[in-house]
Amino acid sequence: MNLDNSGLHHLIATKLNEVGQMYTQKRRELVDALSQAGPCTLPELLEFSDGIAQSSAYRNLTVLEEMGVVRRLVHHGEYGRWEISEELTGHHHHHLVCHSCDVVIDVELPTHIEHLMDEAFETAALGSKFTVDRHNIDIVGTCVDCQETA
Amino acid sequence: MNLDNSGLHHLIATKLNEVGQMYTQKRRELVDALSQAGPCTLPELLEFSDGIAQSSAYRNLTVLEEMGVVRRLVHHGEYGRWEISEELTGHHHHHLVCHSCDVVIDVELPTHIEHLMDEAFETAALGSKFTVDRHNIDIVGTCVDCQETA
DNA sequence: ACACGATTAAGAATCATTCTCATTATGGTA
DNA sequence: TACCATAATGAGAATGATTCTTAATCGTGT
Repeated sequence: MNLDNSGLHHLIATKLNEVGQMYTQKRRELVDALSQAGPCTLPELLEFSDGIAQSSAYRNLTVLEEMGVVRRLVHHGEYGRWEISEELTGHHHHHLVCHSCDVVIDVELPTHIEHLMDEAFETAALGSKFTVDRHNIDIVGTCVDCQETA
Repeated sequence: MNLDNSGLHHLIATKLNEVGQMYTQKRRELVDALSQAGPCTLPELLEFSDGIAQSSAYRNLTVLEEMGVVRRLVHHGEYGRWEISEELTGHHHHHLVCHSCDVVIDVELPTHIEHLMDEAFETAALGSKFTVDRHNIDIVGTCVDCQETA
């Protein structure tokens, strides 16, 4: 729990207060785990957190998602993954996804590449008259551990 | 069923024969539906196909996926989606995803953008020592129908 | 026609996620 | 401090997409 996190906690506490929700110890622990470990599955979160019930973890994550505090990722692994929302971290990023062990790691791309992509995506969406809100990029490959194992 | 499809069917029939699998009418129907309609959910495929059982559809899609004929997409909707693999269509593409109705539409990006992205992704993966195999891009927004409904 | 292996379909089983509900904790108020 | 209304928790049941099981059927080669 560093300075970044106390700022994060304060932001979230305010956000929740505004709608009459509590920022409880359990919810804090979930946020701390995600903040430190990056995108986590539910079993991973249960290990980090101290004795939170599975149903409570799912419910709290859903609440935090509705508040825009966390975001749910969905890939091919058996579990979904959760991460702190970009809105709160302020860091637009994408994901390295290992197709062997399903681990997910954050990466940021250079700003000029993001600009080029945004333009290209807008243009590509024109043909189907889509309104573009955001983009998700998965860079799929093999993580270090799985490379060594193989 | 156009010229493209007969070529496609022939390719797949050969592929399956090589491992002693049959390219049955049911499997053909699945491929035709995907080929015509783009990424489909299982319920959508059941409508297209003439009386195939749910369990057979799932099993056949799994078999076809193992053969590299189709690919399974996973987004936030309740159902997974299936599409003909790029290896067979020869068209590298990405997806417009409507976050309102979960529909998925194919889009292609200019080659020079793909090159720029590939370079950027390789560079980004270096830091985590990831080996990059491919990338998936979802351009998330609102489809025409949902824009009109709102 | 026969035999063997592959395919099919109905329904049971799996399992991540969501829901229910009784209990417990919290914050505001006087 | 005592009370109350409201929110949070946890245990377990329920949901539902997907997978598995099994017995019957189909195709292909001989």
